[in-house]
Amino acid sequence: MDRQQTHCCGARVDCANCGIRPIAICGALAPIALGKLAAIAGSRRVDAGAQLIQEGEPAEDIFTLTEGMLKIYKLMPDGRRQITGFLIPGDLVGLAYGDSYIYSAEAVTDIVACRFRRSNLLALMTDHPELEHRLLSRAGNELAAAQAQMLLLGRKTARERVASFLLGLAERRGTKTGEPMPLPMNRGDIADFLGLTIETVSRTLTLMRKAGLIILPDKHSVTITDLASLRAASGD
Amino acid sequence: MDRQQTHCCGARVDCANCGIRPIAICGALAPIALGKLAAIAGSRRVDAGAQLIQEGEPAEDIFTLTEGMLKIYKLMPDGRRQITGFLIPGDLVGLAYGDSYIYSAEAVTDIVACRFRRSNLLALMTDHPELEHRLLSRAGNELAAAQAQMLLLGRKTARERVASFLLGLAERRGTKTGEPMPLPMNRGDIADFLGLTIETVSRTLTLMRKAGLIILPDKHSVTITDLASLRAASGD
DNA sequence: CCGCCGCATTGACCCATGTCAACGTGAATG
DNA sequence: CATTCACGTTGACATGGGTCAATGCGGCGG
Repeated sequence: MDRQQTHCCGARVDCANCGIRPIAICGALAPIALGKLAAIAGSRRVDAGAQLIQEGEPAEDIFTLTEGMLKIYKLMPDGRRQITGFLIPGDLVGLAYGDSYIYSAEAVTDIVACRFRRSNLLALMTDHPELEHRLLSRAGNELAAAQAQMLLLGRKTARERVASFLLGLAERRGTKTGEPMPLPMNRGDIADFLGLTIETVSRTLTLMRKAGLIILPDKHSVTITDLASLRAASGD
Repeated sequence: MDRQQTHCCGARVDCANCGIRPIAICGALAPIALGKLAAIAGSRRVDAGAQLIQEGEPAEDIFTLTEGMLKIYKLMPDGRRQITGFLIPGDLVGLAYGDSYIYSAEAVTDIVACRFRRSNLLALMTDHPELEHRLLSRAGNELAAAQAQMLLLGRKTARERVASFLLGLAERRGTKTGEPMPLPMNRGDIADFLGLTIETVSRTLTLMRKAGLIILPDKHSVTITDLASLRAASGD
C-alpha cells in the first residue's frame, strides 16, 4: 500500500544537458563550476505519495526538483496540516532551515530531484559566489510567494482563495486561457494549501463551473474559460 | 496630523560601534569590509505611524532596522490588510523583491534604520561573499517564520493564534515569564497579523486574562503568567 | 463484468468568528 | 476642567465556512 520505493542512484548526473538548467540554481554557472556541481549532485526518484524529506530530520540535503510535483507542508500535533507550497521543476527543497528541516515534502506525482549534500553545496558556494547569489534570488522569490499566501490565508474569502490558486498555478505553469491545465493534487491537498476544507473547495469549484468561469473535464484538470471574471473573483 | 517627518541624515554611520552588529547582517564582517559597509550606509528615522517603504515603489534601498518596531504588510484593493511581520532591531527590510517592493512598511514606534542602496550592497557582496552568505541565512530564517505563520493563518483557531503570537513575541524579545512585555502595536495591527478582527483579538485576550494565563497591565503591555498553559493553548 | 474503494460531490445543519453597535477610558487639547 | 478623539471592550446577532452524513463515480482487482 505504502509505495515507499524511493530508489536512489549514484552521481551519474549530467547538468550540462539538464532541461531545467535555465531556470534552476545551476543556470548561471560557467562550465567549470557546472562540472563541480555535477560532481556533487546525486539523483533521487520518489513515487507519488511517498516522502522526500520529513520535518525535524537533520537537514543534510538540498534538492532541486527536476520532474513532477512536490508538496511541502507542516503538521500540527493533532494532525492538522498546512501545505505551504506546491513545487514544480526548478524549485528548491530544503532551503529554509536551521539544522533540521522545518517542513515535510511529499511527492504529488512521481518525481525526480537533484540532490546536493548541504555541506558540499556550502563548500562550492565559497568558490563560486554566483551560486549563492542565485540561491539568494530564489529565496527572495519564495519569500514573496509566502507573503502573498499569507494575505490569501489571512484575508481572502474561499472564492477568492480558489480563484487565486487557479490563476497562480496557470501563471507558473504557463497555461493559457482555454487550454486544459493538469491539477495533479487532490482536493484535500488544495484544501490544506488554501486553509479550507475539502467540501468548501469542491463546492467553490462547482459554483465557478456553473458560473462559466472554468471547465472541469475530470478531477485532475481544469480549463480557465473566463480569465477576466476569475481575476475579478480573486480579489486583486 | 500626518507625522511624515522622515528626517534623513547623511552617511555619518559608525558600524563598528553599532549595538545590533552582532545580530544583523554586518555581524560577520571583518573590519575592512565593515568599513566599506559603513561607507555606503545611511541612516533614516521614521516617526511612529509613518511609512518607510510602499508596496509597488521601485526597490532602491534595503534597510536594517536598528531601533524601534516596524510592521510590514500587504493591502488588497478594497483595503483589507495582512501584516506579514513585526520587525525588531537587526531585521532586514526590502529583502523580498523583484524590481519593486512587494510590501509596505510602517513604523509602529519611532524607528531608526540603516539604509543601503541596493546597487551598492550588491556591488559590495561581489567583493565580500560572507555578506551575501549572511543575507541568505537571514532569508532562510524569514522563510521559516513565514511558513510557521502560514500554518497559523490557515489552520489555527483564534485562541491558538493569539497564544502563538504572544509566545513568539516573548521568545524573539527574550522576555521571561512573569516579566511585563511591551506590546507596541495596537489591537488592529495584531488582528491584521493574525487574520482576525479587532473584536476577536480583544475578546480572546480578555478570556486569557480571566483564565489567569496573562496579565494586561495596560493596553501596551502583557505579562505571561502561566507559560505552560499558554503553550498548551497555542496548539503546538 | 462486477464489486469494491478512494475520492469527490452534495445536502443539512451548526458554530466560531465576523459584523454592527453601544459604551469605556485615557491621553491630548483648548 | 471640560471636550474630544482614538482606541479598546463588551454585547447581540448574522453568516461563511466547517462538520457530519449520504450519495456518486471512476479505476482496479478478482
